[in-house]
Amino acid sequence: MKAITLKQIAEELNISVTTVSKALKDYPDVSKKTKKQVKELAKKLNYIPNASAVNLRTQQTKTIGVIVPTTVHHFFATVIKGIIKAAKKKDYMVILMQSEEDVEQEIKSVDLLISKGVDGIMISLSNKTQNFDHLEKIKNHDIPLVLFDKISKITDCSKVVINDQKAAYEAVEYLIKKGYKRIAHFRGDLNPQVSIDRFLGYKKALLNNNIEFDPSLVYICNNNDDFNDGHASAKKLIDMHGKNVDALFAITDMVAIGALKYFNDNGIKIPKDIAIIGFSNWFMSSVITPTLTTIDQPGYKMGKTVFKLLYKEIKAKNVDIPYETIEMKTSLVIREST
Amino acid sequence: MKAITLKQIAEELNISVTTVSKALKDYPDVSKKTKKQVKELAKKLNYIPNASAVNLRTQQTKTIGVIVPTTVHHFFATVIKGIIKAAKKKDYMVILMQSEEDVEQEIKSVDLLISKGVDGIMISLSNKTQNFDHLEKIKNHDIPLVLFDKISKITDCSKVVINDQKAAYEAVEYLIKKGYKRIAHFRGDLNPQVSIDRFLGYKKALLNNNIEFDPSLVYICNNNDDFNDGHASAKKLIDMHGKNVDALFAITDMVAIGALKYFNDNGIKIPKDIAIIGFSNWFMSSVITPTLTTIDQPGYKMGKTVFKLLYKEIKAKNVDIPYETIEMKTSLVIREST
DNA sequence: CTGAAAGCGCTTACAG
DNA sequence: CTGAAAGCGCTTACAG
Repeated sequence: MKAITLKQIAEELNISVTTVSKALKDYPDVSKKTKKQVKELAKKLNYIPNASAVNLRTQQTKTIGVIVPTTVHHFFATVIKGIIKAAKKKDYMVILMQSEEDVEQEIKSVDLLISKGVDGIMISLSNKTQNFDHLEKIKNHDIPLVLFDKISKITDCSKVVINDQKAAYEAVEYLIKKGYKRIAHFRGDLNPQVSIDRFLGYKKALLNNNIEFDPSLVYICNNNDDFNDGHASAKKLIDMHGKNVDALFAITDMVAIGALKYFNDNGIKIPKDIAIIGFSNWFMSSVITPTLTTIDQPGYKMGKTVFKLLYKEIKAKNVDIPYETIEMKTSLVIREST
Repeated sequence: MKAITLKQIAEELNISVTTVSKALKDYPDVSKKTKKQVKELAKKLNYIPNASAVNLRTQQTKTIGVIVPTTVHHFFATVIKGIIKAAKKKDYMVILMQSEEDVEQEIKSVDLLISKGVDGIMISLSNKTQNFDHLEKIKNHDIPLVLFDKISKITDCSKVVINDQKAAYEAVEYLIKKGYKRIAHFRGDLNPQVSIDRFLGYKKALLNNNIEFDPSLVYICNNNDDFNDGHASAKKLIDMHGKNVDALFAITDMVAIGALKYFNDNGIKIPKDIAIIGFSNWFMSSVITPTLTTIDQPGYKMGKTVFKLLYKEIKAKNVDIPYETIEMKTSLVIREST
C-alpha cells in the first residue's frame, strides 16, 4: 500500500490540497462541513502525514538526539527512560546514540544528529572526551544543547548535574563520623569531571576532619569495566595495606560491587573489616549481600529535567535565553555495608 | 548561524546546484576540478545536507524505530545496544520508544514511527498486547517489521526469538537430574508468549521425567514489578508448602532474585533447602549471594540479528522476500544456587 | 470560505 | 562536462 497523501484526499473530494491541509489542522477558515468530510476520509484512508515533508517545510523535526556512553548501565537507562517519557508528552521522538566511551563515535554521532536536523541534542560525554569542538559545532548550528551528568565545565550551555563533590563529601564524612579512619577511594579515570569532583569531595572530607590524605589509598579504575576494576583494585588494596584500611568509597556502585565480591570471596567481613560506600544507587546495590550503602542519584528525574531544559530552549528559538545549570538532589542511602 | 545549503555553495562558486549536488556525491560526470572546488568549499563552510529534504526526495529516512516495554531492564538494554551498534554500521539511526507495558502507548508509538517515515520497525511487545491491528497497520504501510523476544505468534513477519520452551525444559530437567522433585514455578502473566512457553517447558520436563505436575506449585507474577512479585510469591510458596518444595524455576532473574532475597532473609538455605534457577543471565545474577544459576539469553547478539533481518527487508524493498524466524541459542549457566 | 502559488532543500532524468 | 527543470509532500501568505 502506497502512503496516502493530501493530494489523493483532495482529488477524491474534489477540493484543493490547501483546503485539505487546513481542514486537517482545524484552521478556523474552513467550513464545518468540509472539515468533517476531510477528516472522515483521512481517517478512513488511514492518512498519516509525511514527516519529512512537514519537517522540510516547517524546519523542525520534532526529534531530539541523545548520546550516552552506553545503554547497558542502570543509571543511563533510567535517565533515558525519563527523557523519552518527558519527550513523548510534547510529541517529541528520541534518537538514541551511544559513544561507547569513544571520542570518534561521539563526534560522528553529533554529525549524524546535526544532519538529521534534530531540534535539540542532549549528551553525557564519554570519559575520553577532552576536546569539545563538536559541542561548539552544535552551538554554531543553532541547535539547543544540554549536557548532563558527564559534562564539560568549559562548554557554555545548559547542564543538568548533581553536586558530585558535595555528595562524595557527605559519604566520606559519614564514614568518618562512624569512626572509620583509613578510608580508601577507588576513583575513575583522571579526565571526567565527575571523577575529579568525587575525588575532591573525598579529599576535602578527610582534610576537614583532620584525617591525613594518603595517596596510596587511592586507586584509579579506568578500564571501562567497573566490576573488574573494582575487583582488581580491592585485591591490590588488601595486598598493600592488609588490615591497615577500614573503609572504601568507590566512584560507582559497580566498582563497589566488584570490590565487595572480592572481599566476600576472601573472608574479609563487610562492614566489620571494611566498610563500603558506592555511588548511584543501582537496583543491584539493594539486593547484593551485604546490601550496599550508596548515594542515590535520581536518574529518572534527571532525564525529565534534561528534556524540560532542552524543550525550553527549543521553544525560545531565536530568542536568546540564559543557560541554566540545574543541580539534582542526591541522598545517602544507608544499608548494611557501613 | 543559518545552515548552509547547496544553493549557497553554488552561488559562491558560480555553478549550478545540480553540479554541486553531483560533485558532492562523486558522480562520474563531474570534472575533477569542479569536484575539488566544491568539496573544499563544502568542508570549509561545514556543509551538512538537510536530512528532511534528502528524505523527502529519496523516500527513505535512514532511520528505524524500536519499541520495547522499558529501557531500564538489563536484557532490553543489551538488545538495544546491539541494534544501535549494527544500525550505525549501515548509517542508520535508531528512534527508541517505550510502551511501559501499556497497549495504548505501544499503538501511539507505532503511529508516530509510521508518520516519521522510518524505514523499518522492531518491536518487543508489551505484556498486555493481545490485539495486533497496529502490527498489521505497519505491514499495510509497507514498512518492514521484525518482532523480537516478546512476539505475537499469529502475526506474519520476521522474528528473532529464543526457544523459550526448550530452554525452560533444560533448566527444569537439570533440576530433576540433580535430584530435586518438588519444583515450583514462578511464571509471568498469562498472555505473553514467553510466559506461556517457559511454563510449557517446565511442565513438559516434569511429565517426561515422571514427576507429577502440581498446579499449586505454580505462581503468577504479573504486577510488572518482578523483584517484588518474586519476593511475595516466595513468601506464599513457603507459607503454603513449607519444606514440601525443594526447587524453584523463575521466569526471570529479577523474579528469582526477589525470591532469593526472601529465602536469604528468612533463614531458608539456598540451594540446600531450595534451589533456584532464573532466566536471562542478567549481570546481577553473577554477583548476588549465592550466585544464581540461570539461562543465558544473548541480548547483544539478538539486537544485531534483529537489525540484520530488518536491514535485509529494507534492502529488498518492493521485492517480496520470505519472512524468517531466527532462533538464538541459549545456554544454562550453572552457579551456586543449584 | 476556498484555492493557486511559492517554496522548504534536495536528487536525478534529460537535454545540450 | 554542465545545468534547467521537475518533483518529493507539505504549509501558509495572499488573493478572491
